[in-house]
Amino acid sequence: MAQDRPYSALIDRLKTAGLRPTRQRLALAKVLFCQGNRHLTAEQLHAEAAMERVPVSLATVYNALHRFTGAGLLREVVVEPGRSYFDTNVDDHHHFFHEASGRLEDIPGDRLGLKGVPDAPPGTRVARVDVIIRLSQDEN
Amino acid sequence: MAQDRPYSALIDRLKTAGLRPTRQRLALAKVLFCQGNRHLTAEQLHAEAAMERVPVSLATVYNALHRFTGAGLLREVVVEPGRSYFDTNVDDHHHFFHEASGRLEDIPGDRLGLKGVPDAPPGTRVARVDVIIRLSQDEN
DNA sequence: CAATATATTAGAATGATTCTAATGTATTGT
DNA sequence: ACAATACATTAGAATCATTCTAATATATTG
Ligand SMILES: [Mn+2]
Ligand SMILES: [Mn+2]
Ligand SMILES: [Zn+2]
Ligand SMILES: [Zn+2]
Repeated sequence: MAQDRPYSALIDRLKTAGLRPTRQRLALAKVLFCQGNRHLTAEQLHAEAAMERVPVSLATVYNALHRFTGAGLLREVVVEPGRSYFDTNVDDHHHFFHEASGRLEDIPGDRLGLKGVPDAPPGTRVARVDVIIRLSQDEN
Repeated sequence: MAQDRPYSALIDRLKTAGLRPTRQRLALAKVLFCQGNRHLTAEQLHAEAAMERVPVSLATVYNALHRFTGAGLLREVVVEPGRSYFDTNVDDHHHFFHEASGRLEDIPGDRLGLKGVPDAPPGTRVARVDVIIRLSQDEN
């Protein structure tokens, strides 16, 4: 998976999405897309980019996350008030939310089925269906 | 449903929940529980209480909402970053979220079935399952 | 290499929520 | 009814995630 010129694939990915491949976006894309599926907050991504020795401003992190999301490279997941996760898995899937740790865990889309989803009310269409299974510590 | 001494039922409800029936809590409970099922933000509840001519501080609104939630009289629903709804329907049910208006609409729990819900990972238990069907404007 | 469009940034601003610590009120026991 | 006590309310400050502003820098195009 890791290549000799590890950036050329990422550059293409950004270009294809209509995004200029800037130094900052490449560093963020590397953190996001080269370590398997991840669920990250803006702050976490900002911290990881800093550790990669590419200091990116927090404003740029937010800009990039929103542009990546608009381009379909990411998906935003809201599970707690005042905190957004960005999900590198854009396939149809659902989530466990570990309340104790604040961690999200994927549930593949085909493992969980919905029966009897009502029709969208007139004038609307279903943009997305989110299923969140909230887990708390088992006190036994 | 509306009684001559409309507060006595609410007072009992608060007492049973282990909450002191103060003037402020009664006013908030009246707005919350005497108009059918509702999905309200703290700000909305604050505004409605003010219109009922019971000026309640915003801090008290938050305190009350959290205590009511802890007592099982309310349920908190998170659909958008930076905004919490409090739901007076504490039965098992799910939601349409109208992205255009920010409105939540109930889906009765028995109308929508989940198939193949995975077991909770070891050491955890399912605290709740939230299904949110996000609706956007149908552009036709 | 210029001209242009787009991106980055520091820092201020915003908006929801929480905190602090002073004051007020409900409850309990007598 | 009356203290004594526990708990609730409040204004205002503080916090935290996020967004905005407007100046500067960089990528793209011709
Ligand atoms: Mn965070
Ligand atoms: Mn609001
Ligand atoms: Zn995911
Ligand atoms: Zn509801």
